[in-house]
Parts: sequence; C-alpha cells; structure tokens
Amino acid sequence: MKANVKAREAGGEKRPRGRPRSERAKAAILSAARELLAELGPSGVTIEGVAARAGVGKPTIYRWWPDRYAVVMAALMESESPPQAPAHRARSALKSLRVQLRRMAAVFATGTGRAIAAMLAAAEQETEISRAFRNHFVLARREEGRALLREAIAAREIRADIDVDVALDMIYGPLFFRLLLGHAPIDERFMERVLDHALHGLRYG
Amino acid sequence: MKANVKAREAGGEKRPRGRPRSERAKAAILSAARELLAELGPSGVTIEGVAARAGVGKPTIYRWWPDRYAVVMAALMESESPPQAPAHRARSALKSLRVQLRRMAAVFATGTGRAIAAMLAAAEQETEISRAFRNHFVLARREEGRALLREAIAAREIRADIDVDVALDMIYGPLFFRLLLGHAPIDERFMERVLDHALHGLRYG
Amino acid sequence: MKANVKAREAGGEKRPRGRPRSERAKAAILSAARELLAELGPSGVTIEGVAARAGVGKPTIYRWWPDRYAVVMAALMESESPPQAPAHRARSALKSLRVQLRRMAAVFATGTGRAIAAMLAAAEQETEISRAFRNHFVLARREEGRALLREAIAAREIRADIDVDVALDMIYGPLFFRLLLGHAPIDERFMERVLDHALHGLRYG
Amino acid sequence: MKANVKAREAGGEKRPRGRPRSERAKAAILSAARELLAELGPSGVTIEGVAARAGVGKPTIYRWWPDRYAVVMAALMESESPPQAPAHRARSALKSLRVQLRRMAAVFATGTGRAIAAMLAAAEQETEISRAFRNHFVLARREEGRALLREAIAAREIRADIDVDVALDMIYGPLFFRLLLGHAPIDERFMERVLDHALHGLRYG
DNA sequence: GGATAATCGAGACGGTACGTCGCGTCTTCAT
DNA sequence: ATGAAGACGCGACGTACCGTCTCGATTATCC
Repeated sequence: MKANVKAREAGGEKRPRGRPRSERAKAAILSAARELLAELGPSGVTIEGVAARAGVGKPTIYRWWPDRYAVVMAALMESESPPQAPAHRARSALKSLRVQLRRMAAVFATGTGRAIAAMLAAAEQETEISRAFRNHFVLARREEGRALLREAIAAREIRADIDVDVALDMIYGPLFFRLLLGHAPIDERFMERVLDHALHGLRYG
Repeated sequence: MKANVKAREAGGEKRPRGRPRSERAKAAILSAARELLAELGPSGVTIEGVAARAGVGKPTIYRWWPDRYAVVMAALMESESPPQAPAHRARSALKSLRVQLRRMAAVFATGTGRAIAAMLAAAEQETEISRAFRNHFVLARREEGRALLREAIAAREIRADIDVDVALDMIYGPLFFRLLLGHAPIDERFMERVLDHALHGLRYG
Repeated sequence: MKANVKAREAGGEKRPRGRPRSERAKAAILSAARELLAELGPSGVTIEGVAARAGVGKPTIYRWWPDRYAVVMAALMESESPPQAPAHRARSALKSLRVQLRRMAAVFATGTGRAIAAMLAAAEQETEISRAFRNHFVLARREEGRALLREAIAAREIRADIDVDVALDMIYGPLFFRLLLGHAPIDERFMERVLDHALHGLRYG
Repeated sequence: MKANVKAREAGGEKRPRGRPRSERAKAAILSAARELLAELGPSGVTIEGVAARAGVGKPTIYRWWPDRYAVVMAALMESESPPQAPAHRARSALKSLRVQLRRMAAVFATGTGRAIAAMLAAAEQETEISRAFRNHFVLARREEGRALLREAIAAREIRADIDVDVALDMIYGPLFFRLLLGHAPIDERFMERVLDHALHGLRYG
C-alpha cells in the first residue's frame, strides 16, 4: 500500500475524504449493460441484471444514472463511437455528406440500430440524458449535415431557396423510417439513393 | 334442420363450440385502454389497470391479446380511423398525395402520434398484431402513396426512372423522424414542404 | 321401450321432463377424479382437470356435486369399498374387532389413507357430503366397534363399567394419529398391539 | 475494532453482508396471519391478505417462507406457547402426565385446535417447517410422555413389558381423532378418562 | 309428430390468489 | 463517506382454477 500512497502524493490530486473507488465500478456497469443489450435487447437490460453482472450494488448504479433508460443510453453512447467529428473532409460538401450518410447506414444497419430507435421512442420525458442521447446519435450529425448543406449552397451545388430543415429531415428521415418500420433493409446503397433522389427531385427536370 | 346446415355452409361461417366471446367485454377493454393511453401515455396502460377500469378479469384480456403491447396497439387501431381508404380522389395523383400527407400530419401531430411511434419502436418481435399495426397506420398509406406515384409517372407528372421505394421513404420518413426526435413540429405545412422539396429536388434545375 | 314404461309405472317414480342425467358422465367424472387423486394427490384434483380428463363440461360436474371437495370425497368413497358390512363374524366379538382393525390398517396404510385424512381435515364446513364421508370411512366402523364392545361386555370378555366412547377413541384414534403425524408406520401388527394394550391396560394387573 | 472481532468470534454469530432482515416486518406478517387465521380459518390466510394487512410486500413474505402453509404454521407456532417444557413436575410421573394431557385438551379444544389439525393434514410434502410444526405441537409432548412413561415403569407404576410407542399413540391419538372427526367434544375430562382407561385396561382385572 | 324442456359438450366470463420479477430506496458492515 | 450486499415496500406480470353463464346439439317426455 505504500506504492499507492506514493502515487497519490505524486499525482497530487485532492481526494474528497474517504472514497477510494468509482471509475472502475462505472466502467464495469457500462460494460455489463452493453453485453446485456447485445444479448437480450433493450428490455433485457435490467438494473438488477447489470448490477449482478458488474459485481456492483444497485445503489452504486443509481448514484450515477437516474434510471435504467439512462444506463442503456449511456451504454449505447459509450459503445458506439460517433462518426469521427469532422467526418472525412472530402473535396466537396456533398461528397462529405455522402460519406457521412454511408457511415450512418453502416451503424444503424446493426442490431444496435433498433436499440437506438427503441430508446429514442421510449424516452417518455425530456431529460438531460435523453436529450444528450438524441444529440449524440442523430442531431449532431444532422447539424453536420446542415453545415454541409450550407457549404453546398455557398458552392452553388444546391439551390439557395430551399428550406434546410425540411431538406435535412428528408435526407435523414428515411433512415429512421426504415429502422422503425422494418419494411426494407438499411444499407449504404439506400442512403446514397436517398441523397440522389433528394438532389435531383422526382419531377422531370 | 337441413336449412340450418345449408345456411352455414353457404355463409361459410363456422360457429365454435362454446360460449361465444363477449363483444361487450372486448369493447370495454379497448375503451379502457384508450382512456388510459390518453391519460397516462403508453407505459401507463397496464393490464391490471385496463382490467379494473373495464370491469373485466385479467384472464379475459390475456385470452384475446398476448401482452400489453398488443392491447395498446388494438386500442389505437380501433380509435384512430385510417384516412378513409381512397382518400379524396383529387384531379391529379399528386394532389391526392398532398391531401393524404396533410391528413397524416394532422393525425400524428396529436399525442396519439407519439404513442404510435412508441409502439412501433417497442414491438420487439415480429408478431401478427405488430405487423397489422404497422400496416394499419403506416404501410397501408405508403402503398396508397406508391399507387399515386405510379399514376403520376403514367401522367408524366414525375420521372419514370425513379426508385419508387426510395421516393416513398423520402416522403413519409420525415414525418416519423420528427415524431421520434421531436426536434421540430409536425404540421400540415411541413408535410407539404417535404413533398415540394422531394418533387423539385435540391439541385438547381 | 314398453318394458321401460311399465317399470316406471310399477316403481311409481316420476320422470322430470327433459333429457335425463347421464350416468355415463357421472361414472367418467368419478373415474377421472380417482385417477388424478392417485397421480397428484388431493390438491391435484381440480374441477378443470377432472372435466378435461372425463371429456365432460364443468357444469355437468357442478350439477352433481357442490364443489371440488365433494367430488374428491365421492371418488374416494366409490373407490374404497368399506370393510364389508358385518365384517367376518368371528366366534367372539373381540376376534371380530381384531379382524376389522386389521382391515382398516390395510386400507389406511396406502396412499389413499393420507388422502382420506386430508379430506377429513380440510372439510371446513359441515355439509351433507362431508358427514357422509366421515361416516363412510370412520364412524360407521366405530359404530361396528361399539356393537362389538357391547357384545364383549355381554359375554363378560370386557368390563361393564367402561366408557365405551372413550374406549372406541382409544382403539381407533391411534390409527389416525399415525396417519396425521407420520411418526411411525401403520400396519396390521400395530393395530393388533393397540387392541392388546387397550384390553390389558398399562398397569400391573 | 479488535474487540468487535473478538466478540463476534466468541458469540459465534455470523453477520451476513447486506441489510439485515426486518424483525418488524416478520412480526407484522405473523401477527396478520394470526388475525386472519382467527377470523377466517386456515383457508382464509392468503399471502395477499397477509401482505396487505401487515403493510408488507408479497415478495418479503416469500423471502422467508416458501408458501402459505409455512406462514400459517409459523404463525400458529408463534402464537401458541407449548405447555412449558418441564410441565409442572408433580409427585409422580403419572400425575405429571395427567397434567400435561389436561393442558393439551385445553389448547386443542379451541378453534386453534382445528387449525392445527388442518395444517397437519394439509402438509403434502415433508418440509423443514412441517416437521418443526408437528414436533412443536405434538411430537415434543409425545416425547415428554415417553419420558414420563419410562419413569412410571421405573417406579413400578406401570408394567415394564408394554410397547411404549403403542401406549403413547393410545394416549395422544384419541385427542386428534376427535379433532379430526368431530364426533365428540374435547375437554379435560375426556383426556383424563382416556388415561384412566389406558391404565386399567378394558378387561376384567 | 311436433313442441317443450332439461342435460350435454364446450368454452368464455368476472374473479381471487398465486408465485415471480424488477423497480428504486434504505440499512448494514467493511474498507 | 463509499461501496457491495441485500432486504424493503411496491406494482405489475402472466397463470391456474374457481364457480357461473351462454351457446348449439342432443335426448327424452308430453300433448
């Protein structure tokens, strides 16, 4: 234990008073939640199950998250890396958008996709974490898309008189539509075609 | 008794042996479920609550629906009339589509909308009722849309080389995207603009 | 059918009006109850189980017996023949008593014995059938015993100043005591020894 | 903290890890069970009823007792004090036995008596608690009786060649016989007469 | 022979209670 | 002052049977 003491002195961090552990437990909890999510789906992630698998007391979980939804969301957010922020800056804005959409399709085509959709729909009240979750998985990328559309407008690749919010929902909406309804598969090709159709329009032109 | 036999054969209906199910109970159950759904949201619709309010035994509910999701779905399907089949045959196919989209927006803008989205996402397995539900609320109208798009193609109002499935998801997807994410309101104007943007495309043209 | 009519007129009984009760159904019910009793014990004899196994509707059972206890008791009473009325009239009354006790031991040593005890104890209210049941299995034989004791008194085989009721409970009681407590086996030898000890007393004499 | 450790080692008690069980809840459960038993009889003691009256969750009951029979037995065992161990050491063993029998008669003459008999008969399988129950109410006293009979033999008050087990069942059996059959009342006088008849025998002597 | 009527099978009904699962909180001991 | 362990009150789950009722079909008697 001498080493421990020395390390602490060396690090110089100030410990509150008597609490030695915490990050280890947090990691174990999220890890257990991720496993259960993969094995049993969103409804199979119970606090009791997570606590048992993580070797942790239930109150420890509640010390970090307010309820089981928050735990599942946190686990999903940890497990699924977002499409690395600047997302492969391509030559043109539309090209970058195309890359981003392909990446999203790849993520949402997995079982994780349905879990995310379920959590999005299940979030009954507007909480901190549900907002963060929506932002993490969807709205942040939609904002990336907004920036790219603006660039494309500036580059005169797309028209200036469009309603950007409508355009964004038209591009990202189909992904979640298929996720929710399951009437057709989600793949990279699909997202590309969505973008193409959105750009060219359905009319003769 | 020959007449009786003949009538049954003719009608083709097959009377089962025992006491027939009580339509009164069925109506009371769905009615109670609808009320609870409106008052407490999807998660507030418990079998116990429905049974108590409907003045019905729990086993009677389980005799007809496999679980609470099925009851909620059935209640929603009973309460919400779909946009009357042929949906106001307008002069042109696109006009008819526009009318249908406005109607859907009106339905999904209500609290019922979120409930439908929640049920769509919560349905963990592919059951008879979940399929019926998706079909009732969404896919049937998407198929209406498909017919209208085909008409529009025949009438040379839109291009013949489009991928109709992609086009449909691009038109109906944004509605569910907003429903799920809640980042912007759903109203008739929104759906109209979606259709407009889909038709004209984002490019210069 | 002439014979039938004549017999009825002779007997003078009045046929109610409608379809007569099916003796076949009654027999099937008791048979099914007996089987379930043997397989699952008294608590395993449910009305639903009996109805299903007998190929009979539940109301048919309730037309004959008021509740499931009555059915079990009836099944037991049908299955277990009482120790043939006069029970082997031996040379002396005490010898006859000894024979009767041996026979009772044989009956109660089987699984049926515990079932009878359970039904005796479970009968919460004083009904027609529970009285009949107690009488059939126990009290009738106790009355036989009373007659035999009286004979033995007359024959000066036992004392005249005893309390016959006390004596009878002292002879038949031990059987049910072991049945209920299960602390020792029930067999013919045991009942014989009970009778011997009752006759000779525990004192020196 | 050395003292603490030492004390525990000395006492030998082993504190389990978690929150200790609530004695308050245990007492409330048994108390509620006792009340319901008195008001409604053995079949009126339902787990739901006990939980509601005790202000306790059902799972708390199931944590400590395997089923409703065990709860009733525990309640009976708590409520009814056994006839204080050494049971009034009288001058002679037979006198002590007589006192014990009178006390038992007093206990079993009450409504509690029938409840005990019902539980004895209902216990379908041989469990820890059913064994404890039988021992508590009956077999322990039968063993007391055995000791007293042995004393009486040593004191030459009764014969040495008797089968003590048979004699015991002959003395205690009649009590349960009347309890089960209800053909005659149970009172102190009855038990005394049983003992008298057992001692003197039915023969002339 | 046709009407009448009771019983039959089947099985749904409103109920009660079961025993279980998971929730989120609380309490204890050990660190 | 945390952390694991785990009991607590609670609410809902889905199931088993209860005893009753409502059907169409069947089987008898009565007119």
